[in-house]
Amino acid sequence: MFSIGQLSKRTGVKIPTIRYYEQMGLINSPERSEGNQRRYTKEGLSRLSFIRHSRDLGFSVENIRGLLELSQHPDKPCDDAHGIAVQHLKDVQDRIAKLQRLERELKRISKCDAGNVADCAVIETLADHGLCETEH
Amino acid sequence: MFSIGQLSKRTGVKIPTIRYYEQMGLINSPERSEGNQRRYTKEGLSRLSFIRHSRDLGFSVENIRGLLELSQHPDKPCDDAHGIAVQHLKDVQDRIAKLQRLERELKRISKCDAGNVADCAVIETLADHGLCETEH
DNA sequence: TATAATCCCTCTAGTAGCTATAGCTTCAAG
DNA sequence: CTTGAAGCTATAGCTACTAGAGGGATTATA
Repeated sequence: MFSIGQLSKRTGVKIPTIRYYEQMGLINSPERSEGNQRRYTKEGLSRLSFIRHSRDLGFSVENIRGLLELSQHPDKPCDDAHGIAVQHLKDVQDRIAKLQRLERELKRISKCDAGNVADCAVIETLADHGLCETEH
Repeated sequence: MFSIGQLSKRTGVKIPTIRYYEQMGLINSPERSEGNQRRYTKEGLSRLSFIRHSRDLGFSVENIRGLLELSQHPDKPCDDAHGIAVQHLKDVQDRIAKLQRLERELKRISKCDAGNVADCAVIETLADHGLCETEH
């Protein structure tokens, strides 16, 4: 049996976040001590680790809900899990592409050696979209 | 003079967002018509374009506040503007690096051809951090 | 056993950057 | 003069937490 603090240390999930996950229904309400404090089992620990790990990989809470549900049914086909993972991979790739366009633009406008704001490439570019080289 | 709807169409910023920016103090409260509707000048238009463009480049509202303030003082040195842009560039590069690590991991776990959840790489990896190949 | 230090409880509100809704008023075209 | 689109304010909701107030529980030490 772990207290919420022990669970937090073992999983790296902060205490208020654990309570938040409980409220959101991602983890079950654990048993309580006589003094009304949460007491977790190993089940709870591994479920929270699953959530933590999924969040690290950037899955949304809603997706994690689906993945957790699936993980409870080992005999089901796993197409859904793939669908979620593949879609998420696409999202990540889109975000990378978008950020790389930003990076190019920011690199360009950061290379300004004017002394004052009147001639500054940063300010000038922000004021006039036409000065941009790429789409974003 | 533009109505809020015309301003919205010209800048691509949605109407509630324009009112939100006003509330946040990013744009000045414009004059009103006799019937209390907002009426914008070309000043307002270009200020909002500046904001829109900065948001497109991913600057935070707080940073935009600083950049706008600077842009009002063309004779000031522009080191601050650079500082903001360079810092933002760094943030973007960090985010790209992080997302690329995720991408690698997601690609790996998406390549699962098991038929059911019990043997599925997606679920298995999420349940056990030890199976990951890279840090994230 | 007493007490202090640490931990935990609930509840509420705040974060960023919007977006949506309800219920009303104003404007512009025919 | 009427009708439909557009605008108004105020409030609440979104994601995924995080922080704080004001208390109770547990544990380690004296």
